[in-house]
Amino acid sequence: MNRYPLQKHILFAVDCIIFGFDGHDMKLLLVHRAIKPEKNKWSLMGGFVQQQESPEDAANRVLKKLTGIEGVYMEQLHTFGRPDRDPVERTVSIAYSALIDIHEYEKQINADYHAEWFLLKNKPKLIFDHDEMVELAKKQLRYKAAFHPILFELLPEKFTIPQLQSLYEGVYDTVFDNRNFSRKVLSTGLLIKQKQKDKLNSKKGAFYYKLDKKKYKADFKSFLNFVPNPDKFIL
Amino acid sequence: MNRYPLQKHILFAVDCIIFGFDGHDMKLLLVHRAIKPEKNKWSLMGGFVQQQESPEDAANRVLKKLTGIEGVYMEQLHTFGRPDRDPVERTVSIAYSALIDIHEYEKQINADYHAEWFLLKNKPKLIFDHDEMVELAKKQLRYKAAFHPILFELLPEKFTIPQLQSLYEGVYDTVFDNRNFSRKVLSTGLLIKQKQKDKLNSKKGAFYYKLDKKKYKADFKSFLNFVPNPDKFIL
DNA sequence: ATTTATTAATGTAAAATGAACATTTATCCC
DNA sequence: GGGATAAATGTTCATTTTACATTAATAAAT
Repeated sequence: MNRYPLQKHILFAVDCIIFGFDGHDMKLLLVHRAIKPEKNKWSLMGGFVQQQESPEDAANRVLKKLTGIEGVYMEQLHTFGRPDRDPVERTVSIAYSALIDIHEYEKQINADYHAEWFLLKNKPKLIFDHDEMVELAKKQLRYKAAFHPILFELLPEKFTIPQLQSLYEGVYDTVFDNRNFSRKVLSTGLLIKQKQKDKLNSKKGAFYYKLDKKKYKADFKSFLNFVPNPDKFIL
Repeated sequence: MNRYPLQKHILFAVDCIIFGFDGHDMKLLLVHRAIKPEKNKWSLMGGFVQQQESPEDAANRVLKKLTGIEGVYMEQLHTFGRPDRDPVERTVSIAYSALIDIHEYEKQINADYHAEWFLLKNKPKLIFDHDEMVELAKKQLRYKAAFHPILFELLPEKFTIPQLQSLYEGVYDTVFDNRNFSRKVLSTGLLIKQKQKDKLNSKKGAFYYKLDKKKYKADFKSFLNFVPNPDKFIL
C-alpha cells in the first residue's frame, strides 16, 4: 500500500493523570521529567506512542514502567495538540485519567520509582500544558462522579461510609449531610455490609462495606445522584 | 531547541461527525473519499493536521473547505489511534462532533460541494473506523442532550415546541408525553414565545419560539433534565 | 354555513424524590 | 462510672416527576 505523500509526520505522546485518595484528601501522582528541557521539573507521567502500539496500550505501558501500576481504571480524557505545546518539537498528547487505590501501590511507588504523591490542592506547577490537563481531569472527575459510581475505584476493598463520604466531600470540596448521604449510598444496593468494624478512626468504630462488584458493573452506566445540586459543583 | 531523537513520527488527522435535523429526522453529513484506497466510498469529512495548526483549527478548516460551513458548535469527541486503523499508513485521528442547522447550509452544500446528508438511521457503511466514530458520537450526543440544551444548535432561529419535541424523540428514538415535555421545556425559561405561528405543519398552527441566547449561554452547563429516565436511553 | 379532520395547547392529582434537621448508640479512656 | 468522640438512624416538608384526556384553532370538504 502506498503512503500519503506530502504530509508532515509528527510526534505523538500520552500523559496520565493519576488520582488517588489517602483516606482524607485527593492526591495526584507526579514524576520528575527525565530529559531536557524542564529536566527535573514536575510532570505528569508521559511517553511516546510507539509504532505498533495503540494509545491505550501506550498509556498503560508508561504507567507500568514509571510506577509499577497496572490494570487500573483509566479512560481517555482529551487530546492536546496546540502546535507549540511542547517547545522541543511538535508533539500531540492524548491525556488519560486514572483512578487508583493509593494504598495498594503506595510503598511500591515510593521505593522502586521516583513518582510522588501530591495533595491535589497543593500540587506544584507542572511543565508544558500539564496544569491544563489536570484542571480538565478534575472537572471531568466531578462531572462523572456526580452520576456514576466511579469513585469506588479510589477506595480499598473494604471501606466505611464515613470514608466514602469524605472522599466525596474531598472531590467536591464541600460537606454533605451524613444522614442523606448514607441513605442515598445504601439505597443503590451497591454496598455489602461486613461484620467487622474499622476502629482506627473512631471509638465507636464504623462498619466496613464491600462493593457488590457484579451490581457495580451492571450499574456503572446508570445515574445515581450521590451529589445534591450538581449544578453548583460541576464546572 | 533540540529534537526528540529516535522517536517515530506519525500522521495526524481530524474527522468531523456532522449532525443535522431536517425537522423530522436526524441526519449525518458524509462525503465521498477522494483518494485511494476506498476511493469514492462514503466517509466522514477529514483531513490532515498541518504543521502550524491546532487540531481544532484543522477541524474547522476541513469543514469549511468541504462544505462551506463555519462557526458552528463543534467539540472534540475522542481520539482514535489503533495502529492499523488506516491501511495506508499509521494515522491517528481526532474525531470532532458538530451540530448544525441543516437549513442554513442545505442548498449550499449540495450545490457547491459533494457532501450529502443521510438519514442517521439509514447511513451507508463508512470507511476505516468511521462507523465506530459515528456510534460514539451518537452515544455522546444522547448523553449530553439529556442534561444540557445542546440540541437547540440543530434548530433554526425560530422553531415550534412540537418541532423541538420531535427532535428529542428522534435523538432518543422514543416518544415523550407532550404535556410533560412542553412544561419542562418552558419551565427552563430558555424560550421566548413569538407572535407568529408555523402553519405548515398543522391546521391550527404552532407558535414559534426563539431561544433566549443570553440565558442559553448562561445555562449551558446547568442540568436541565429534558429527558425522563435518562438511564433507559443513554448507552 | 356546517361538519370533519388534524394537530396544538393546556391542568390536575398521585407518587417519588430530595432536602432539612437532632437524637441515640457504641466504644474508648480516664 | 462518667465523659468524650464519632457512627448510625427517622421524620417531615417541599419539590419534582409522572400519568393521563379534553378543549381550541384552523383548513378542507360537503
